[in-house]
Amino acid sequence: MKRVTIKDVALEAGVSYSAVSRAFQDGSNVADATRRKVQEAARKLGYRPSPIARGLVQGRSGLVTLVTGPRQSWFDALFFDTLASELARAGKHLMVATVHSRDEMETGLMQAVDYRSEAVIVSAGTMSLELSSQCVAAGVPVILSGRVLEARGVQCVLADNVGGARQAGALLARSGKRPIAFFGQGGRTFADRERLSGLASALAEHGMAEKDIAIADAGRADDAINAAMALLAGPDRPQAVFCSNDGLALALLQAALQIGMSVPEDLAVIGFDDVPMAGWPSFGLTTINYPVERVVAAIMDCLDPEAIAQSLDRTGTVRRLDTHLVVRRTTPPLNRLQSPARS
Amino acid sequence: MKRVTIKDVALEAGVSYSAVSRAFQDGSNVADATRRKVQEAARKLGYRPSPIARGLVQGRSGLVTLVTGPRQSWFDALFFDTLASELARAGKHLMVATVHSRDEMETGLMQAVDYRSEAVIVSAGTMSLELSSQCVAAGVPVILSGRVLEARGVQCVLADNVGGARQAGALLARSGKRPIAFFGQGGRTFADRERLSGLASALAEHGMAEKDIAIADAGRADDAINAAMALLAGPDRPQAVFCSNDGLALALLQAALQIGMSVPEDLAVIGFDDVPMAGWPSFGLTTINYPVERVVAAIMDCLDPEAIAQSLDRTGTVRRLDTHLVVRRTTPPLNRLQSPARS
DNA sequence: ACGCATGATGCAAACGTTTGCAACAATGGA
DNA sequence: TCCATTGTTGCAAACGTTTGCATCATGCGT
Repeated sequence: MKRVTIKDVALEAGVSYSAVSRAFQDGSNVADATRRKVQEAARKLGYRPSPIARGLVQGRSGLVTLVTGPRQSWFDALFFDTLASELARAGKHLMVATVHSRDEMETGLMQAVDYRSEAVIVSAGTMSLELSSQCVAAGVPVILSGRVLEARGVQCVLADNVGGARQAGALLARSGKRPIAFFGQGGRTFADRERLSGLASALAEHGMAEKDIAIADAGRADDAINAAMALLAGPDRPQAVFCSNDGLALALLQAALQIGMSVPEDLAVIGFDDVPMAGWPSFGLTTINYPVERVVAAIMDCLDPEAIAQSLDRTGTVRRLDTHLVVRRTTPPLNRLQSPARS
Repeated sequence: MKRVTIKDVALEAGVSYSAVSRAFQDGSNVADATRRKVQEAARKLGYRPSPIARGLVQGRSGLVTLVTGPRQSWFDALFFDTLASELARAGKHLMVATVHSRDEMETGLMQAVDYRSEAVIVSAGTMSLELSSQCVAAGVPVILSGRVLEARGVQCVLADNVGGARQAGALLARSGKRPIAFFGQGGRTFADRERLSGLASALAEHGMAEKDIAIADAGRADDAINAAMALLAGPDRPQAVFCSNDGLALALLQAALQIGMSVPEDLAVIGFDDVPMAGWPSFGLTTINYPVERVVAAIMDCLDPEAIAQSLDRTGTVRRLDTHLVVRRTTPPLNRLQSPARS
């Protein structure tokens, strides 16, 4: 079947084909009558504009590229779904590059460049300054989710990890339960490192040293539950655990259940992210709320042409999103806590 | 920064630019010396071929479009990750269109057509014959995951749902536990319907009528645990439940735990899909194995040009993938079952 | 030494748009 | 009545490739 092009429409409507082209853009000078004629003809012929022809001449394909890893956590999965929906609503099209190792990062970014993406959103892997400026130089602005990198043309959106972790740390400190452990990803992600340091700083205010924190590494996502078991079976079993994300916290809860520890009596648990499952009645996980919708909204803001232009002028923006503690049933009730460290 | 094009490379290498173009395709007639010269020049200049220019002239963009909904189950999420990886390995690029309502289906498909995708993979929503043939007519072959539609140019890959469900049904029937319930998605997906009918057919062989099956609807994914609670709290509480997927089964397990039923003594549970979490020690879910890797492999097969050509000739192919029962700890041990219905 | 196949190359026309520029008509003011 | 202005239009050149066709050496058989 022959594709119907702008020329066919022009012929049908009895105008030049530049007129047809213009009739389909909004800011342009076309007489109302002409535009109607064109639209009529287009509808009749079933014309659909070709984004790739347009992309060739305009130098932008209408695609937004997301560079992401395998979804490690519930947050990631939710993030992806939400982002996909929002992009669709905004009329952008989503291309996905998955990256597993560090080397693949370059491939993913180059894919974004080759296809002349409007922007590349990076939510996984580690991003070097060199790589990012290569993208920017090639005309593709970079949006980093969950990590920060200050450079021209790169915008960052991430949680106030330290703030959130400090709230968690304060609660745990005041619970009186010791020892306190951090159940994380061994510092492999930016967020993980920030969350640990936030915890450390809160505990320091309560007179604990960094070495008082037992640090457990959850390894790959599949191993979370094994790692949790190991943590609870270890020599100095913690009585309070701050987890780097809700997935880990849920796994820990599962492990506790299995070896018959009762929560929050024997073990207090705090997560991070507040994924929907954390609120399910059977879990009731106390956690730090970091709403996906706002992350995605912030990213959409970054996509705004004006925001992009600005990030190109000065060195990039970083948007820190508030986090707040949501107390449920995996931590002791608030009225049974010791008083805050000071005032 | 000026983009480096084929012409720049041609100039640098001292050849015509058609030579450069040919040097980058494999089947073409280029002298070895020329090819080397060209590649050298390209490397030096940092040339990258433009897929969208190529797309314009060839009528294929190198993109594969996936039309999918919000990931409802762990299987969906895993499917997505695996597919993305495999496509990347095969050098195809992945575009994603998310669809929530029935109407959006058309948008997603048209997106695939507009961008001249090599194929569109549909894993969500309902697909009409009309829509699919529209795609095919526009030159985009259709691959359906999890449902079947026999039409020219559309290939299907899905589980042997009935076979799997029959195995589950037989096991439950022989467990002697009654009443037996089906915990599903209210027939909203093709797979759900097939799995229920498989269960019914197995139970029929054991002398039970269709009306003996209590059917529970899990509603949206978030409600799974509530629906599970309702099912267990209902007037005639089932003692054996076959769930339409592992996500529901895990929710049911959680609910059982919460109201203090012991599994498998008070309640036998079987899931479907065998997601990694089902095998975690704390769950030990008996389920029907339907390996994502093989689904994805089958889809990759569908992408093969030859397979596409064939599906265009005759009416489309459908690939049914074997399923098998994996007995873990949420069903009674095999040696304590009643003997099979006949022989 | 001659014509012929053969393989390598270049030319130029596509692919389907957008867009700068020039031409044009219409409108209002002087 | 004429000129300047404004708003519409069409022409043609881009965008960066691929590819059919023609050309041209080159090597081979005779």
